[in-house]
Amino acid sequence: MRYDKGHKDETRRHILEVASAKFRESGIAAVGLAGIMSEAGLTNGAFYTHFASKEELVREVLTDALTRREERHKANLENGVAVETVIRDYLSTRHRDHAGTGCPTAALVAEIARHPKATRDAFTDKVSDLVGLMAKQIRQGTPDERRRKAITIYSTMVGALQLSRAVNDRQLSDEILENAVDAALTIANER
Amino acid sequence: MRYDKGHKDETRRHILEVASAKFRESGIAAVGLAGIMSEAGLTNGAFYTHFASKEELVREVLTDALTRREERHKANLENGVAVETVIRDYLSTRHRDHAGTGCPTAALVAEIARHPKATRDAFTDKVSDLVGLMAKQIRQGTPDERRRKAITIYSTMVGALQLSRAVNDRQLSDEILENAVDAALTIANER
DNA sequence: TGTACATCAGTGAACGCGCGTTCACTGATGTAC
DNA sequence: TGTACATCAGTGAACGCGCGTTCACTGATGTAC
Repeated sequence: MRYDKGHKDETRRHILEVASAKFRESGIAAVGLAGIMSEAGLTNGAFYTHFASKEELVREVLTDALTRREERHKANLENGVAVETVIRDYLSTRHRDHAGTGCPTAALVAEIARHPKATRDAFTDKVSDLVGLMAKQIRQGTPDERRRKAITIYSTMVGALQLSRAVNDRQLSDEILENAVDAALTIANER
Repeated sequence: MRYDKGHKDETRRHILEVASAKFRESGIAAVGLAGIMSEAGLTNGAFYTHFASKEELVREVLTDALTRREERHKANLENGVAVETVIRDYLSTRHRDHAGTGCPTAALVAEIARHPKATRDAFTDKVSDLVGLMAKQIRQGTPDERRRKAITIYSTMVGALQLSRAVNDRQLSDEILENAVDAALTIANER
């Protein structure tokens, strides 16, 4: 068969989305290409029509997933959504319990640290952008102080979400999230 | 040959230490048993004289590495080492650049979240203990407030260390660590 | 004292399996003449 | 209008490789008689 114009782009996007969810759920190393392709409704070999290697897929997934989060932050900024809302969403039990649709940083940051330069470059760029956007959302302080606050809040959120996911005790897990919310809100609002 | 009394325990301990460093450096999934055993100066098959499975090794490594950090915290407490020192050590460039000898939580927390219950149980116990010890080290606040501070500081440190490792820009990496130090010290000392 | 057997940490080859990657092929459609 | 060929997303079997795990075996020493 011949395919519609744009069909290949759609397929590529579909593979990207399947891979993105699987990586965030199970980690990059634990997810195989065969599993991604069969979940995308394709066979093994078609993968290389779209990507040069697994590492390229990883890089594209990271860029894509973080760009989407960036766009959400931009929309939040334009719609006047408060940083408090972002913090509460990030540190929600919902986010904790749905890693596959959640923040790629929280799911993959340790693994990214061990990936090649090109992958870490892509990640670094996006994290810088995200921090910049969060800084703009913060109402208190000089631009420099806002940036510092954004970095700290991001670190706290990423660490707390991961700990809350790893810990096998519901009460402690909730406690971690709640304390991180309080701390992040305090940092955001202090003068 | 026959071996000295205690020889087997020593070998086991040696395998544990080699595995512990390799896991923290490269992640659990990326490290193979053959690599661990050859680095320990043994052959493949001897592994199962000491451990029932890779998963059991993971659990023992985690328990062991976190117990050692716990003991260091206890010694700190007895010797009156301030929580400020612990924070500065944790968020140092030295710790960032030597994951193999560093905190197992920062290196492995996301992977642990995807491991079986027994492994997460072992991790949860040790994190609870660590948080309890950190709380005792904090000078300001009621016992309950100290616990809340300890949890938040731990989350911030774990997140910041991981971000500083993943980011491919020395300046941003240092900035992440420095801001986290400031935030953690503020939390520790506020009334 | 000497011989036969038990013990057991470690050896090293082999198991089946899933990994990332390659490649000859398919088949529906578009293009050239 | 009809025929020959080009295009190209996707197929599916195969590649070599390293994984976790198994197992028959080794060989130095301890124990029994």
